[in-house]
Amino acid sequence: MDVRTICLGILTRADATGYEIKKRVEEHGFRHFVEASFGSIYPALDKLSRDGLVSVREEIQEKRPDRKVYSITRAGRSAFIDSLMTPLPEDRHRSPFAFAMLFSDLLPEQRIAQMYDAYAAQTEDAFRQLQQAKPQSAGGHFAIGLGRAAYGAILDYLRVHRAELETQTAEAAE
Amino acid sequence: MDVRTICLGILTRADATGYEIKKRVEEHGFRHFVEASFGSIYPALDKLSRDGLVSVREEIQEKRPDRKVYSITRAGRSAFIDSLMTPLPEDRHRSPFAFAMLFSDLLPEQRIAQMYDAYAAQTEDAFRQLQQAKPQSAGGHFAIGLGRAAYGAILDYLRVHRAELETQTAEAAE
DNA sequence: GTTTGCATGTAAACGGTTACATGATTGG
DNA sequence: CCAATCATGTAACCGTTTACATGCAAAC
Repeated sequence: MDVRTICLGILTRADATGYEIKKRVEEHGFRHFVEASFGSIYPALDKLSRDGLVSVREEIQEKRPDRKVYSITRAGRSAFIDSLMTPLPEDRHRSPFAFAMLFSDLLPEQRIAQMYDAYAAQTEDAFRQLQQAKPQSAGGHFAIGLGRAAYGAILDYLRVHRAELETQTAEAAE
Repeated sequence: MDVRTICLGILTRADATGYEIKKRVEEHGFRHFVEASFGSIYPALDKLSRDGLVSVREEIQEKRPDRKVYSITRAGRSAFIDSLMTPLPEDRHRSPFAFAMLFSDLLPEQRIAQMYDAYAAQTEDAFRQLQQAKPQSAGGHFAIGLGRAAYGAILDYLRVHRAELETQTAEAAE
């Protein structure tokens, strides 16, 4: 899912500036599924604008920097829907943690425990965020539930195996 | 996890050609955590070789194309371990499917069902592959279990919600 | 008084994908 | 006969990240 499509999607819900789009992408509902940085959002909006898929209006503010508010056009909306009608790219799960675990025999036990704890903490954070998220639409409800199911299962698995790790580390320390 | 590191990791287990590394990456144990194409593997091996982290020997074959077999050097091994000793990049889950679901209200019910089924099929495939995988090391066992836990939970969630989808579609068809 | 929030943008560098080129052998 | 397997590599392109530049206002 490229940044242009992400921008279009967000703009179907409400007008926004590049800055606001970045914030949305970081919110509960989105951050577990997509990502985008300023360096990709601003050029994306520029391109969309040149292609007539969004329109811009500039708002001059007094105590804040001026802002460019983007709205999706009719053409933009149908381009977005079209992109969801053609086959979606496959989901991707890149896991440096799992990869590293494949080589646990090459690393000190202590380092394994460290990686493990860092990963568990991250996953707990993600899970908690999804627990708190209040979905706006039926689709949002579904997507959040899906994320929750996945993270929850991972957390359960980690808890079970953390006990094993601890035993090993304790034995090694004796 | 960049392709150079992935190559080094695979070479800690056995010598291999670029072609073989590609195959390993696609195997059960790896494919759910990392990815790499020929276009990135060959240049990566070239760089590693120039940096002295791997060595090459060329094997001339008669009925097959000649091959370049790479071995990890002592320097390569320690560079690999070093890279696992420094903080790992965070896991990334990009899900065009979940993103699309956030906009289910904009799409025909039929299309939702289609995306849903395609996603379920993919996930089932992934799950089945992990079920069959025979881990070689303790780390492999752990990583495969982790993947299984996640995919299993997703599948359960999908099954429950597929029923709901069906009801809606049936109602819409009446 | 420092950090955070608001706000936009550019340029260089990076890492990677895709498509292409080549070509023999084996299996269905 | 056609597809897949073995095997290496290049080049163009793409999308993105990172760092930089700028600067005021409010909150802590």
